[in-house]
Amino acid sequence: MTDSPEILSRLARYQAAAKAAGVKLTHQRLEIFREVASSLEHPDAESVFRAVQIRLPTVSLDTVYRTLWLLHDLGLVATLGPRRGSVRFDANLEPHHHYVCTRCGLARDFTSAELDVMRIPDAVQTFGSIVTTHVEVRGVCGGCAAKSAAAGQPDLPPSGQEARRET
Amino acid sequence: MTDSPEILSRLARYQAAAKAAGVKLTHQRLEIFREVASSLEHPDAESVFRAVQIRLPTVSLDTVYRTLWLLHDLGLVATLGPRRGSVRFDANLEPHHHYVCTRCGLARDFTSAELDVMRIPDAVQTFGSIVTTHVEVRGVCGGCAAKSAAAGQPDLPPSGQEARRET
DNA sequence: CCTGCAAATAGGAATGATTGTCAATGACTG
DNA sequence: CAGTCATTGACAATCATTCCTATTTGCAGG
Repeated sequence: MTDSPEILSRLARYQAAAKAAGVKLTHQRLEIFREVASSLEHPDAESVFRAVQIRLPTVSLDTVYRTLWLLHDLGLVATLGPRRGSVRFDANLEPHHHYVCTRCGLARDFTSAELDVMRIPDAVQTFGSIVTTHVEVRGVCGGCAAKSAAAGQPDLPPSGQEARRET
Repeated sequence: MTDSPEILSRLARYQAAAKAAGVKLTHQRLEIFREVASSLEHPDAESVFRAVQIRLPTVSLDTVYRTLWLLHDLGLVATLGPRRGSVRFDANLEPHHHYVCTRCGLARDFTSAELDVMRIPDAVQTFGSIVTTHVEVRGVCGGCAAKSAAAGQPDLPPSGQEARRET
């Protein structure tokens, strides 16, 4: 709520990008933008919904979802963790890291002696105990890239309504 | 399906741990163990279910879930990505990393010049393009640790049925 | 300032993933 | 070999998310 310059800058960027994308700047979108821009904790749709609801009692959760994904598709927010969907299990107990395709969800392990010894800043300890540490690399896997090439568009970062649904 | 020594070793570990934990080694559990132990891709419950169904046409998806979480609670498998639940959005576009509490889902950003320049093994490129790279640190946050201390047990890694449900 | 239309919204139903409930079944102990 | 309790399967329930659709609204022109 204390509008720092960082937050105002984000908000301005959201509005500019929305305008540039030719989408309408509705009251509900502006409120959702404000909420997301000022979030420090990484909120889920429900949280944003509850917060926005205070000022705009009639917003629908659906609109919050659509606006959040709009920001995502415009490249203005990211999602925490790989593609949602279902919980996935990892039988590999050795230290390792993950490559995850943001299109199809393909996940592969890789190892790196260098990364295994990475030093985590002391400040992190103030958040809590550290149990595991690993690197998550995201990208578009070979299979999905081939599919994109076969279709029309080349290898762009996932955006647009259709890019969201896959597992 | 080609039972490598690694896989056989995992399987043996699962059975030993299950026995040690005093849970029964049922036919369905053994099949699910086998399936998980031999998985290279990180499967979700559905995938394991479909695979096990071939040999055991009557298994229920419920049993697969229960067994998967059993393995998880015994510390024999991990989950990919932070605690499931809902998609969470991140308005921070600067390079940064995440600390995530495995109990309550609290997520915090941290930065590290050292980690920002980490080198990803070339082999990863064979999986596909690399769009983002960041470190995910998991642990138990201060708040949850305090709660645990207040209750009975001290600061153990999340295990047991109750440790799963929170957001 | 008024009008029309495509885009956007509210709501509620639908979907997919996951978990809870409970009676029947089966794995081990004595 | 029988009894007991964990385990299972079927199904209902829940949660997050998306779909559908009638209604409303932002905004370009007149």
